[in-house]
Amino acid sequence: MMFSTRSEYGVRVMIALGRRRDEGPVPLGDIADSESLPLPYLEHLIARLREAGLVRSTRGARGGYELERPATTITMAEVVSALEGTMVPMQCFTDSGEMRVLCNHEIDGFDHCATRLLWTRVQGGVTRALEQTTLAELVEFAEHGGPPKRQQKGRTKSTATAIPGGRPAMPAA
Amino acid sequence: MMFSTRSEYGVRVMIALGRRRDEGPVPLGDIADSESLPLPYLEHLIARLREAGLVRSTRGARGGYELERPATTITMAEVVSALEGTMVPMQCFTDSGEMRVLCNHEIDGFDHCATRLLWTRVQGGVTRALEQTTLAELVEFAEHGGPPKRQQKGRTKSTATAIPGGRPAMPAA
DNA sequence: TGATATCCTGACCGTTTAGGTAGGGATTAC
DNA sequence: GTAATCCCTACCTAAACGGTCAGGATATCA
Repeated sequence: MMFSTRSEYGVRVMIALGRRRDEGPVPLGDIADSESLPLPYLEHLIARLREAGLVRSTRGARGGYELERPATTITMAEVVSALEGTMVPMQCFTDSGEMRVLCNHEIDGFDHCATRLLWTRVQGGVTRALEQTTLAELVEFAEHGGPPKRQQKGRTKSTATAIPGGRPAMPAA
Repeated sequence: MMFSTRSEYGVRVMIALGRRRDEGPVPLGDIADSESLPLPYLEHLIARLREAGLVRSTRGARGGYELERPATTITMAEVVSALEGTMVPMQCFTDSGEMRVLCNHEIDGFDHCATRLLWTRVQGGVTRALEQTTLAELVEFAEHGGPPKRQQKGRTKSTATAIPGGRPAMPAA
């Protein structure tokens, strides 16, 4: 089970734009450079973000991209969903919340679809985590190493970036 | 973001075995028939379940598979993990809890890895859902349409499985 | 003993997707 | 007009997924 790096790259682009708010349009080439990601590929990804209404583009020289809305109002659910397309854990799920085919149990009418119970729970866990994480929070974390509007400042070294050995205690969703 | 149907199939096999506990070894062909899944493919999947110590096999005529442990002690985290291999949402995560490379931010030493904060939360959501769902629960749900050991028999509204145009429950043959 | 049922394993294969590249067109600032 | 930038279409390669096939190993039973 994995997200593709599309999401990783796309989220990084969003964070980069969030860090450079108030600068006007930021050329995508700048972000590609600073993040060491291939520009042509980022162009594809940011197209999805633009179509989803998350970023605004300005064409021509001195053009670039900016966040369409304040970072506090952008959730990772929107971002990842724009990048990955459908966000369901199993094919027999549909976006509408209704189910279609492919759940053999229910098609046959024999059983309750027990696996659907499982995947629904999983999807709930993912969705909750993504919805409760805002872009503003990630931007703040990237800049200062702590969550915004919360008290835990000061221990920037010991949290997520602590690599050796210890499992870093990350605030959960 | 999606799990592969490997997990769907594998979980179904586990549920089928759970429903036929006390029968001795169940031939995989039986399960393939009743679930309408290709036997050769299931053989590959159940090999993973066996290697993970979740099912026990008996070879030869009258052989088959049974659960290695009581269904109450088997979590979906074990099952899905055995089937999917690694259960991390992004490549720069490792199973050990340690991180390796590929988090450019941290490699470069510039920033706190903000995306890691996000993926950790997502992984937490998935893991929690998978760990809190036992095979026994799914077996019970498949058989009677409700959670085990809880009072809400006959009405599963509280779980996310309430399907608008849901089919009437039919007892298994 | 032999036939049969079943598990087990490795190799193969077609399709899809991910990740990335290439080229060129459209738009704007200067 | 030129350079910078967004934008779009097409293409490519490698890997994974879902699945099949062939055959061997092991056990039951007649």
